[in-house]
Amino acid sequence: MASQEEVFKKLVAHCKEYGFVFPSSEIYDGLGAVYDYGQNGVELKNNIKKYWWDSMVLLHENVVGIDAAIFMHPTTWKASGHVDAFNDPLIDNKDSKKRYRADVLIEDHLAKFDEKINKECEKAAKRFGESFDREMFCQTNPRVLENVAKRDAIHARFVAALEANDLVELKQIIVDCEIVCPISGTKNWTDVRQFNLMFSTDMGSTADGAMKIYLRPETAQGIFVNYLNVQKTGRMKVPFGICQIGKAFRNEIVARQFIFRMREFEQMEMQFFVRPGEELKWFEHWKQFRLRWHKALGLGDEKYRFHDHDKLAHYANAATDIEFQMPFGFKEVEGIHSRTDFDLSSHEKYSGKNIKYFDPEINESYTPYVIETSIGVDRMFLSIMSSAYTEEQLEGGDSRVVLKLPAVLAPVKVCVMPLVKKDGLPEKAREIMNDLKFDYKCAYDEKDSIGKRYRRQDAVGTPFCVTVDHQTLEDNCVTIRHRDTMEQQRVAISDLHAIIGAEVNMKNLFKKIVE
RNA sequence: GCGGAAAUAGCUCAGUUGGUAGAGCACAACCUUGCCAAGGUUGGGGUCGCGGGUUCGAGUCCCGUUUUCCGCUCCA
Repeated sequence: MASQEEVFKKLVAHCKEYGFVFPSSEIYDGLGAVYDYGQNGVELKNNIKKYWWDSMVLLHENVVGIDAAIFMHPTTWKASGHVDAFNDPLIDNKDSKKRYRADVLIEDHLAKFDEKINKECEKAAKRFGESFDREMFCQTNPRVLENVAKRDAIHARFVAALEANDLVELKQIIVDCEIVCPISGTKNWTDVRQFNLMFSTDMGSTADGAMKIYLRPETAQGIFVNYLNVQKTGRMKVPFGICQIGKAFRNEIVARQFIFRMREFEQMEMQFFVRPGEELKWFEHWKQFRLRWHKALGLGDEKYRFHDHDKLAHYANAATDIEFQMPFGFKEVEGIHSRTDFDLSSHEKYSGKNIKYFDPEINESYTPYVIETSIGVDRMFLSIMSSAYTEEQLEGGDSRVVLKLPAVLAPVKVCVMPLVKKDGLPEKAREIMNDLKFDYKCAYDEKDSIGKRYRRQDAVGTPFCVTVDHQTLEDNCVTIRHRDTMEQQRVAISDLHAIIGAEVNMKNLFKKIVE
């Protein structure tokens, strides 16, 4: 049995060999953590997007879509918190080669003072028994006072340094506090450096007229800044949702694991606007809906799990991930967050515009709370590919590689092939294909033996192969061969539409996920 | 970003102590067969990741660089 690591390597190789995913600009040695989708990959990816989009927009009358620009006004990212939060100050210990966030090191150090103070209090509490007055004790005990003074002094410098974005001062605080590396125990630090996770560029053609703008690090803000436009022009009533599919960009320090963490990636997001106080109810609702959406693909229910966040981001009051069992472990594919009114309130503040919603049902104005569902297209792609990739041992010592993709997502739905390329069979096959191609992505293959052609289609996950033989010319019947079972059926050409459609029509999955 | 390893044809690899590249598969054409890959013939394709250096001569030795993989780190 191959290790999971080997399976993952094979999957990456398979993706390249069969036109699913190529390294970006490969003829120039590639570009780190950037990938292109090939002729089969783009079909699969488009199908994933369609499955998501239709499940949101078709199945919910109160959910609509938009397509916002990647470029946004720079203040957007001030309001969202990304300008501040995506600028982590990092420092390395030269001995242990470990990297830390400088601010976290200092915060941990500050916490130690509180521990000391607590210990003093506990000791005293034991001594004094019930008559112990903690407040009084803290105000008079010299050891406590000393620690409080030290802590407050450092804290003041720390806050000032963060506000001024003073990296030299942050380093100095670490030096002054004699903070040591938890691993090596030494104080041999590099300078504090900053990594901005947002890509930036200049808009405007002249140097002095240029404005620094960012490539969006998430698609959500395009929805927030448009929420009132959509609400008013679409006559939407809370609760309602806006969804969007689009590219986002993050300058990851370390981007690895194939398309799992890319610098340019695609998100499928919905922001769902609700009455304050009702957010946790809707949070639960969307959690369950989104999980049903995943499970309906039939990749195996046991491969999914929720991972609830203990530590919440600054904007959230509840958050969970849907994790999928990748070859390298359970990994986040989708995040579902209760974002409160953080974003809308922040945009209201920064823009100075009133973006409150008037709720006619309760005659009140309020800033809606937001439930976000955010799924990475590329991660979804990877999770599907990794679960579909199968190496099978067949009877007789044969083996085959087959992509057991959900038929609704398969890049090619059916391959039509003449048993031999003579006696009018190719013409008949073309005729069948020309009829099917209006509904399904079709392939045609007449080269090599029939078995070899079946294997080729297995490798790209084509669910059906239709073979035309001499008898077809007489009875208008063909052989349809099923990818997963390798079983063959003799069916009338006129039945092909119904047989293929039953498997590849998304409607059948949608019926499973609506309540 | 740090440390380790790797890079030769589309893919998997070989290339002996340095003497200007090979195989299998794949691909294209033709012939043959015809329901689960790997028959025959012919053909296309590589300045050995890139840039320097040592040498009469470098795929092979040295340095740098890029990319990938593993570990660390980071991850709204």
